[in-house]
Amino acid sequence: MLALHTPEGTLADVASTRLTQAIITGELIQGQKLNESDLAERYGIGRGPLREALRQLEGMRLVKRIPHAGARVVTLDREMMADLYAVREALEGMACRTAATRMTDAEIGTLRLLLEKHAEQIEATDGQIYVQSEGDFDFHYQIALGSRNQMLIDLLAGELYQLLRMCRYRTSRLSKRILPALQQHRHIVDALVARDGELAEILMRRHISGAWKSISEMMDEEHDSNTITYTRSKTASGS
Amino acid sequence: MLALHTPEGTLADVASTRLTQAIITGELIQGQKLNESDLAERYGIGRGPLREALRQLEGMRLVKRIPHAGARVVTLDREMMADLYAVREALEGMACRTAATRMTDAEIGTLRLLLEKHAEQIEATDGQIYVQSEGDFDFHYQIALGSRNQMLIDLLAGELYQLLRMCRYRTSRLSKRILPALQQHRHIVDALVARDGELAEILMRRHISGAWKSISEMMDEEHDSNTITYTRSKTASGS
DNA sequence: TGCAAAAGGATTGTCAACAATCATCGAGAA
DNA sequence: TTCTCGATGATTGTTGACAATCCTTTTGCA
Repeated sequence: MLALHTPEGTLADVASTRLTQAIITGELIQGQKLNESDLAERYGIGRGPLREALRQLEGMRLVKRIPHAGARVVTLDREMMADLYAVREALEGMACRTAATRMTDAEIGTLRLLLEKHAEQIEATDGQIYVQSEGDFDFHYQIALGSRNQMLIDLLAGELYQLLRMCRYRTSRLSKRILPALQQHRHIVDALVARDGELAEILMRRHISGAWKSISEMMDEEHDSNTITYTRSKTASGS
Repeated sequence: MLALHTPEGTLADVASTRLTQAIITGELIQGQKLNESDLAERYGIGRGPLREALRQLEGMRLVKRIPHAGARVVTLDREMMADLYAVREALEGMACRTAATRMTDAEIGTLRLLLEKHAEQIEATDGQIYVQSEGDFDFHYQIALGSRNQMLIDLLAGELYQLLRMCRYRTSRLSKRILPALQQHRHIVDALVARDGELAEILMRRHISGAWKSISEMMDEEHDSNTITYTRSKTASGS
């Protein structure tokens, strides 16, 4: 679900969703300058609604606007991703602890069914993380909803999740992580069933910090290989 | 400090700061409809910049905008304040734990000096919480900065603190809470000096949850007395 | 040849008018 | 009397043009 159902609304809203998708998928690359006139013409709208859309994107931290200097797509460097996962660990941990005491039995049951559906999809597609990725957001989103804390829900769903999707789109090959993640999700649901908020928070924090550790290590390898190829090509080309 | 120094910038920015102040001080009351044309004329600007200002205020959760229905000042009901303090406890607790390992000795020293200055002001004015209130924000703001987590800093300083100021402006008579709060601040600094992140987080969380408990009890009394006067007037007026 | 300053172009900020949508009020019929 | 439907007014969404600001390039001077 994740609030992508009806792009019908004001022109600014539809432009906002289109821009969001373009940034997450990499169609608009990091650090790229966003020209208002060009984008407005491209989407067939005036500059007014487009500026409103850019403001919304700024709220989601997908673009950074500087007065008189325009808007640029955010650059997801390692430091920012580390900050993001640290904040996410704190917020989702809290959401999980609160949800353990506030979710209804029916909601927890639905959550378990969701996991079983994920398991089926994983077994069927055998590695097609793509559907699973969105499903993972569904899982975390449902828990956020279960906290019954509207401010927390807004922060997670409205501001952080888009950035997370952007992170994942880049680091999309961590299929090794899928099955352990599913198992961790199951344990979290178990803790929710037991109404053990403390345990649920600990498991969620471990789940998220583990995900970050995995991504971080992958970025290390990525960076190393890049450095190697760089030095090699530099040595090879000579100049 | 708290970034209120130079309202000079784009027209939208100055309108944003003026509107923020007007909402926090209660000049614009809760739930009030914000007419774009009226406000624009009142501030001597066009509707474009004013809409931008409203969008910024929406980001700070000071107003709620609904498409085709306009913007209204947020209504700080008890549930929302509870949500706010719960999120704040998680975020500032995390900030405190991280700051314990990342702040420099000089920064922690400055923090201690800040507390001594607060103590002097409290003793001098003897209950003038007003300057102390901003000083309190300075304390928490400095710790947020000490976390070196830009996303966390943005969330706390840019989005939550204005709402907190709004809360305080309403519940401005809790002078009994000042001295204990100062003492708690001192203990937090002690934990920072000892580089004990876990203890620092626990102390900060206790500090915040205590503040919420105090406000909550005060609202209970407030509500009770309101209910009494309401029933009494209802009974008296007869009708 | 290198640097600095000014002119030019491009981009953003701002404004006023137009169109679309929603809320309110009143009239008419059951 | 009450409910529904329609018209009117007000408010928001949108557009295009104008003004202010910044970046780039070019020209002049050391």
